[in-house]
Amino acid sequence: MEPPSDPSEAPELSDLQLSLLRVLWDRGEATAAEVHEALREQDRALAPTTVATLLTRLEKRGLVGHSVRGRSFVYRAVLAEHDVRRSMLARLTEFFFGGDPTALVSHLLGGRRVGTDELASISRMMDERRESDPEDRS
Amino acid sequence: MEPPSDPSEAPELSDLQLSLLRVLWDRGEATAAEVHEALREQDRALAPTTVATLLTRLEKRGLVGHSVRGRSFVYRAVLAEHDVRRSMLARLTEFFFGGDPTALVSHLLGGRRVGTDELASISRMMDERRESDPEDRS
DNA sequence: GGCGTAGTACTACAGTCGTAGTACTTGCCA
DNA sequence: TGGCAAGTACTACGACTGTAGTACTACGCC
Repeated sequence: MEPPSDPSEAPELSDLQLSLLRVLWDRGEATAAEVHEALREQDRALAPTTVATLLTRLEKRGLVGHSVRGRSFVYRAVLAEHDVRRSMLARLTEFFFGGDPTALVSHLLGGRRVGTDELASISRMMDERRESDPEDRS
Repeated sequence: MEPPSDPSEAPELSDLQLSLLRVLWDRGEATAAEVHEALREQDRALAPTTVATLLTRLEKRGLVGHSVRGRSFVYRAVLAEHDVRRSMLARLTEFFFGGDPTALVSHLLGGRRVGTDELASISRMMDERRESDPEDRS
């Protein structure tokens, strides 16, 4: 009986591993050849066998699974992008902002990357949120 | 003449490496023994020599530097927390939110982790920001 | 039915990581 | 002044990563 292996606790993933997962998330599923091609399009040119190796390793780690279609393996991510995103963001928030998402937002606002329209759009989102569950106490 | 080595482009750092940097950032500088002690306090118990090894490696990678005080090396981080934070957040934003920080905020708001007071506090921050530079077009 | 070809499996190899022991150095105390 | 204690340097080692070549397999065409 293994522990439930909390899906919110994603493992450490390298940039390269993440970009493989990215392809699988975007397309739902893909063969090694398709992943290879997708990476090539993103200027991440690797030998086809390299991609195959990486997928095999990810599978060994339980991060992707595959089924067989014709002679090919069709891979899919085991974890939803959703969960990995949430977990990585939580880690980052924890590490850099003492776990306070508000501080993260503040940091974002302090950067040069949020213009006035963005601010407006955020306000709008917050208004909606306030309406949708006015008594949320988390 | 090497390229300016953009400080906004922080390298990939493992959780453990980050936690060493965390100590240096928090204290400004620290000896290997102090880092070791700090990690021990955070339940990251490692042999003292392990910590020394890790610091040496980080130094080899140019991520920390040291000066000598008595018989000890006093380490400091080369990159400011500030810059690493910004760069990691940018990467994450790029990867998960197509580079749109607004989408990140939206994600944060969608999670169960921002209560009404937080919303209020964010509103306040945004108001301040609007006042402080009313014509920002970034 | 033999062979090319697409595709997976196996092997390889240098580099880094996590982890830590052993060896070497030197300042200081008795 | 000799040895301990603190501290760094060197070595080790298994696991994983990035990278890819070679070997094996089998489907489908000629």
